[in-house]
Amino acid sequence: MNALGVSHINPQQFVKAVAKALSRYISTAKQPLNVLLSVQKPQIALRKSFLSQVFCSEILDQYPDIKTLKVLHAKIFIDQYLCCDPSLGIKLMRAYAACGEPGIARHIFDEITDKNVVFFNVMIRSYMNNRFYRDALLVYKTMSSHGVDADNYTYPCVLKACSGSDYLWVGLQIHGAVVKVGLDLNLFVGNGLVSMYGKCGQLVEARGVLDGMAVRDVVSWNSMVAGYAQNGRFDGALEVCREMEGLNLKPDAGTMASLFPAVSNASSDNVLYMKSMFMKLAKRSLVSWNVMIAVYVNNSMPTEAVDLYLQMEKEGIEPDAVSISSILPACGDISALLIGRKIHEYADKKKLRPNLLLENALIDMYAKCGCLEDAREVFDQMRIRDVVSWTSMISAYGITGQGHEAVALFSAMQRSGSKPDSIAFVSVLSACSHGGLLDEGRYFFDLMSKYGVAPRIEHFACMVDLLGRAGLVDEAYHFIKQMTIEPNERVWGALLGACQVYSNRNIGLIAADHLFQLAPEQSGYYVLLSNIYAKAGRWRDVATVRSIMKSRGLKKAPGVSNFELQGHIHTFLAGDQSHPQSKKIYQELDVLVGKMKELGYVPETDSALHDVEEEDKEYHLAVHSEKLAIVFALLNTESGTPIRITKNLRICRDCHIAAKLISKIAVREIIVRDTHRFHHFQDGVCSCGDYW
DNA sequence: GTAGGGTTAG
Repeated sequence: MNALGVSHINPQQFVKAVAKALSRYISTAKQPLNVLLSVQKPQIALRKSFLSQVFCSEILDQYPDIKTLKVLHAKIFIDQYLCCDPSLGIKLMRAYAACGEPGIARHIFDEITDKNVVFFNVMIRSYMNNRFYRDALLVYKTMSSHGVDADNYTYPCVLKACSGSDYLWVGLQIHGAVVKVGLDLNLFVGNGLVSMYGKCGQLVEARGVLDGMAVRDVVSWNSMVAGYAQNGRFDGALEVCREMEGLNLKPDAGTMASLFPAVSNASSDNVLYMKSMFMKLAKRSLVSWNVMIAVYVNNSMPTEAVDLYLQMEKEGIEPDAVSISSILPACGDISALLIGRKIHEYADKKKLRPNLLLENALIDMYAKCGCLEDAREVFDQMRIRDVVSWTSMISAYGITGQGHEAVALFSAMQRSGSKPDSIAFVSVLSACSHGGLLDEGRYFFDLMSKYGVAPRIEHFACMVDLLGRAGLVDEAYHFIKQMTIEPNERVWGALLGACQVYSNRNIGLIAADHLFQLAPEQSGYYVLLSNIYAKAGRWRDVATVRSIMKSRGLKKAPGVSNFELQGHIHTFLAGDQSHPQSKKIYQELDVLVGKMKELGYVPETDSALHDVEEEDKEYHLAVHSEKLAIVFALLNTESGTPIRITKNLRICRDCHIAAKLISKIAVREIIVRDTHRFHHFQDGVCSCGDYW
């Protein structure tokens, strides 16, 4: 505990603490201070002062880290001239706020006896920037009792505090006050009003303010764009963009950032629109790159995201913590381990850690690349962990089938004081199900209520999977019947899977009927469905399912596998012949299939029909993407190197058998991550135990 | 001596 950080301190204690901090600081011989002191020597002689006002100002304007700041503060505090310089007080407050210490800024603020409006503005901003919205508004409220009037700097800031805390009613009062003093004509204040109304969901009001403004600039329009985007109205937001372009106002990085909240699951047209906006930007700031990357990441375009990130580096733009936290999930998605590692090194080199979001993203990236040790190392190094960190690590163990580790970590999380939330329970339940930990799974499901977490459909689906996997098909069905919410296709799908494995036709038919009703064209279970109906002799249903497959099943996402070779991602589609090495790959595959047959491999003619996910029907006869990727990897890596493949769908039965045999024939570890879990093939065996 | 819009994870 540093005495300088405590708010109510008496001067004597403070000076003592200052002396201590100073000596400690000087003994560690930090360079900035040494430089600072040597530069200051002549001035010391002149003014009997450690530091000149100008020099302190300069340092403070650069927002020093908290340690330097406290030392500087101490020096200013004990200096008879500097300590009563109001401008240094302002800068100190600002710098503390930037370090996330508005409380210390408040301490300085309270010491000032004769506060003018600037002090209030800086104090309000300090709170606001640290999300202490209530405190910001409380300071605003005290202004009048000090005889100080809010000005054009105050209002934008308090308006932002209103929208941050959803205090629309305070915002309305402030709007009234603004109009009263005529500041609604001010550009900054007007923009603040548009933004406040927009964020509070009052789009009509926002538009009214915008239309009534005497002067508008690009920020005014961006505030309006943000209003629509924050309320999920992407089309409305784009319309405002077009309107502003019509007025010859060019969208800027702020426009892109404003659009961002609405771009998850954007249509491909809208992604293209964002891209063209990005390309047309006069100045591509770091934020605009970050937003464009995030657009790709949030719209399942990880390859584009990674390419853009690499291009950004090439153009000499230095990625920051935001860029990295955004791009890492994409690296994980396509198992771009080498790129991910390089980014990790870069983050360390740039001293971007500790940073909670970035470190969480690192864990996730390593986990998705199947590098549990690396994920764990990052996790262990973290100074602060939140529930996301724990959850990422738990699911990392879960998807590799290490259920016991996941369970142990969950307990550790409980002990650490992090409160598990809904997603944390999903991760531990799914870990139990992948690891076959029946009793533990039941325990955690019951535990949810003790944490006030209401089971959602994902939790139910995990439980059905867990019970079904353990062979308790009847109990799983019973469990579904007792569900408090309507089961969806994932739940019925899990049951159907269990029925297949444990040959339970009666319940299988029930599950199939439900799946059929729940839009079979979406579920991807239609093949299982048709097989089950066929076995039961329900030919009419078979015909219906087939016709649905024929009419709609064709335009689903094609199966794609990725393999990273020397920092480049090679992508294979089912039946792909576009790869430069295509000919060689197919030849080698033929050789392998020959050897596999010697080991008893029989290619199932309708093997593709066993796809649990929606593999394109047109590709059914073609070679699946994971086989191509595996063979490519075999051809291009040295023997002994593990092969890591990522697939965007679940692996099919035929490819699963093939991968097992190839791992034996070629004496290679093959690690395939599908949408469900990791399959670790070694010496003819898979870590999933052939049930997935 | 102080400004407005907007971007990061399970």
